[in-house]
Amino acid sequence: MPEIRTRQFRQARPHFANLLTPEQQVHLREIATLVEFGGNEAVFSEGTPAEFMYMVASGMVRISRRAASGRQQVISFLLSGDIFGQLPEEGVYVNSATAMGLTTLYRVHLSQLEELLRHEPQLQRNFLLRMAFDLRQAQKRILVLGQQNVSQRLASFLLDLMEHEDFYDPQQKQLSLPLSRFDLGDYLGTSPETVVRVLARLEKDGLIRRLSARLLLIPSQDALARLLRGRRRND
Amino acid sequence: MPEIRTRQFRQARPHFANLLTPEQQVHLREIATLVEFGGNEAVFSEGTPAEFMYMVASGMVRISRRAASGRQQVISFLLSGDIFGQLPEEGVYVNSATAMGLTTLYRVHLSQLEELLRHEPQLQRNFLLRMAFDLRQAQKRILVLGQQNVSQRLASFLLDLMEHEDFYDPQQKQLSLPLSRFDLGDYLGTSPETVVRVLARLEKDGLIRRLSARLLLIPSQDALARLLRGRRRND
DNA sequence: CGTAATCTTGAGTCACGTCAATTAACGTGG
DNA sequence: CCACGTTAATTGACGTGACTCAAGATTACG
Repeated sequence: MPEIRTRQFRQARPHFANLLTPEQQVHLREIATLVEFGGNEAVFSEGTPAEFMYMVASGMVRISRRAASGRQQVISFLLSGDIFGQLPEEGVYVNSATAMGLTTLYRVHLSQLEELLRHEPQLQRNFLLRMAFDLRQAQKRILVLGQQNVSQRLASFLLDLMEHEDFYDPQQKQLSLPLSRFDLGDYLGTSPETVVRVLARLEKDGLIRRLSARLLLIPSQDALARLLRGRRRND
Repeated sequence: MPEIRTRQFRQARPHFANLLTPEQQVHLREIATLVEFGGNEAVFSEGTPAEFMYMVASGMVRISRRAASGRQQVISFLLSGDIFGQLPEEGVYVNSATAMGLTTLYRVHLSQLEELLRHEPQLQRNFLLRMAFDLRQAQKRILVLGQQNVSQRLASFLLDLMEHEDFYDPQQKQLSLPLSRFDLGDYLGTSPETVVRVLARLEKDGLIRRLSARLLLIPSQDALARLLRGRRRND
């Protein structure tokens, strides 16, 4: 697997990645049905029997898991082309998936998928590459959550989001946040209040400007990235 | 992929998992060479061209990545049967791998591995299952790092370690720690000093007893597990 | 037995979690 | 268009968990 990243994989989409090639998507769609979900509607919940694998057609999906303490951790946010539900444990979903707005999904029976993969080694190989990419993403998150303070985590998230033209307008230097402070907190492993305070501090430091709650102006991407070089504690 | 976990996968080995079936290991060994590493010797470093994939034959390997701040995060510790180096990004290793003691590894050329997988869909499928397992493990770590305080993280680690008979003796209820406070800190996303203090607190609370720096007595697994239900802050 | 590495403890300070209250944004019906 | 209710966002106050620097204590090892 030296050529583990195809050209398609090479795009700078650190976070919200659309990684299946059009060809692969065609294969899948042959056995897929299109289903629709409304805002904040559950696609499936952790602990329930796993029946389907999904691919995002449009919209946004939140993948999360509940901690023993009761609070939930957002594992990732998925966009068009991303797949999920493909790795149940003992036939049970380990995560919950929730549509974050009007969202359409391709849905495939896991048994049919397995059958397809058995007869299409090339597709199976692409799934392997895809899984490898997801694993690297997950490791990046381990790094962020393990080593960075909340300001740095937020900066990392904003920088990831800026790679997506759906959310970032380089002309206006404006970044729109497609999620609530609560979701942001659950993603960064902190509270919504702290998210707000950190946004306020970044604004005071001139790294961002809050045009509204969900719309930021980012004067300099580099300045934001420089935050990541600092230590966790600033004595 | 409804049957994504084989019997082999079902063992309770949350953290240090040996997941390749004997049969798969045989296939790999046909094109593998055995190599040996001494304590604290680098197998490869992040940023260097990726040439090989490895499987641990004996010993222990630390997978880590350096943060922009300079500190390193330990992604995982690998034991016999675990594989690594299989997911370079653009032909370059994204993590560093270090032998933590006398360690023997099976080494396979990535190009040869790719060739083998191309002709052995069954093996490729097992790689896919393996990757899915690793991904779930990584997601568990995201949960731990995102939601738990250091005491809880340490407890989670100890509980994981207790699943391994190499380190835990249920008769004596003794758990041996095969790593330094530094490695432990880098794994838990904290400092070695804090690790020590947390160990001291757990001892004061009767959850563990430090027989020596690297040997713990754990009276009750359940009591330790109950820690995880608490909140991050104990006001 | 000496030197270095590892482990432990201490002191001080900040970052952040939590509870509480206020303000802003948004939709809905009159 | 406005009154109202509901949710999201923000700000305040406060305590504490954990980071950092520093200095001992213990262990490992040649």
